[in-house]
Amino acid sequence: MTLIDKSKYRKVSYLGQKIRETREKQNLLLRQVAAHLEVDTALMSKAERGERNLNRDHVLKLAQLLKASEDEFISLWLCDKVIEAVGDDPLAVKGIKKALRKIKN
Amino acid sequence: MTLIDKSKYRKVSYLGQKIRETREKQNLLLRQVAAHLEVDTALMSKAERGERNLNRDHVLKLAQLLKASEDEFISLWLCDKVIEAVGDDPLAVKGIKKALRKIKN
DNA sequence: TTTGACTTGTCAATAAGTGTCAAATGTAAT
DNA sequence: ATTACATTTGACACTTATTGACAAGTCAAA
Repeated sequence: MTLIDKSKYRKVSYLGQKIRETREKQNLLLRQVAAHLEVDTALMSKAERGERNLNRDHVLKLAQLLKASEDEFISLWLCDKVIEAVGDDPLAVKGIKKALRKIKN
Repeated sequence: MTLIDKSKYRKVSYLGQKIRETREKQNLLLRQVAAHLEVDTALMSKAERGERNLNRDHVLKLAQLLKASEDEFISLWLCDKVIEAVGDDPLAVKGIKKALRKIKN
């Protein structure tokens, strides 16, 4: 039996990466950003590394604080969700394309 | 305050629709299909109407039983997941496109 | 070695998902 | 109208996932 140690598994988070990048460029501390969202610093740390998800409001507040585009942040957030939804399924691309077609109607 | 009655909310399920369509064309009963998957008929009914999700194995077994394309069923299943992941977010399309781009690398 | 930033693991509480059962509804034939 | 059977519905017990909080850990610079 092959088990995956989920506690150590770290998923990709394009939004997380972007947040960290942006935050560091502005010399803001995790602590400060976390305080602005009124969440624990640990949560912020995990969010930036894709270990925890933020909710929509958090993402919007972050965009404001970091003077970034809300639309970009939200679409990165959705992007992460989509990637998580399809996992590493070999038909992932096919499924996403199908969804895109359907959703456009 | 506006509350959504989740118990009555029915999400779209393109896979569910396809399953029902295919099943009926072959004059199979929910009961029979359910038996083949070794699940309750009620679950099958809900799955076809998008009230419950099937797992990957169920989807594959269904494709076989219904003599349909496994790839098509799986990608419809993923498609449903993607659509669920983005919900009705106004930036859904943008997010999905971004995911598609990222995942292609 | 102390400080400060960040990370990690654990925990309890809550939410969400899963499959099943029994009862309800719908429908077609008798 | 009654029966027979397919499907749907709501409730339920059970499992698994997610959440936010906390304490302890690492790590680098002073």
